[in-house]
Amino acid sequence: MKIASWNINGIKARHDVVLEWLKQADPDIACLQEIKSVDENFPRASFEALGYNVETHGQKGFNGVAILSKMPFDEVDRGLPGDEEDEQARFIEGVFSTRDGVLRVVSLYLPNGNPPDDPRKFDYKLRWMDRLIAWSADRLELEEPLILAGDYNVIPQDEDCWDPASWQGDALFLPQSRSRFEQLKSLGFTEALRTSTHEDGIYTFWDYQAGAWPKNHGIRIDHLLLSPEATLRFEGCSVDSYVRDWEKPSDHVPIWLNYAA
DNA sequence: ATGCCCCCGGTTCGGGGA
Repeated sequence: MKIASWNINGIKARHDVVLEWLKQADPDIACLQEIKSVDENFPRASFEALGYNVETHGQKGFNGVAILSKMPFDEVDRGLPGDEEDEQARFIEGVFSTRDGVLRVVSLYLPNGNPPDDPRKFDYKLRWMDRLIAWSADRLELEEPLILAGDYNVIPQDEDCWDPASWQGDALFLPQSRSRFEQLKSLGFTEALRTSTHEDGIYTFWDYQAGAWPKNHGIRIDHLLLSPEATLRFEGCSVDSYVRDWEKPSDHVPIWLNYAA
């Protein structure tokens, strides 16, 4: 089974590109972020025609997440618990039945957090990460296969960006963000990509500006985290960077893993 | 040091992204 994550930067602008990638890559589950659409306007019929069940958690104009799955959803939960005031659509969990039990998959879009001196931005990011850590600790007590897929807006290590010096002071790279990402992993998650390679220069995002893609000035901020029970069934991870070369690309590319189920 | 570019809403620009 192939499980993917991709920040598509707007479903309206990316409709054809997303459809083409789905046809070629044929994931069983695709977690999408930044759909930038309300649920009613999400073009679900296009994906249903490819055999996907579609669940969205959108809002007007920005943010928004979705899960496409060839397996039917047993259960869907929208929104990250822990703050009744938070109205930003950044979190959706789907529950599935596999041959040997349950599989939980989350599509998450973690706040960017810039600028760091604006509490409405950076503090919101850090509080959101604290809530994600608390929610994940609860879920891990179930001792079930769980995959947290998404755009974390965190550059975990120096080797995950082209020029670490230029990212100093950025919300994606500040110690408060990186330590919380480490804290999340230390609950018991395995980061899919880093199980197979520690080489640098593997990125999932290249800015539209300043010719970042042709110069390979990228950052690795889209991650797949596996619970211990999911890690037992993990069979490898890859990044479809070739999609960044397509016409009208997202600034992010898909990352996916193989899962034995 | 800042902006480059892109998407959205619904307008000819501002908010948001990273």
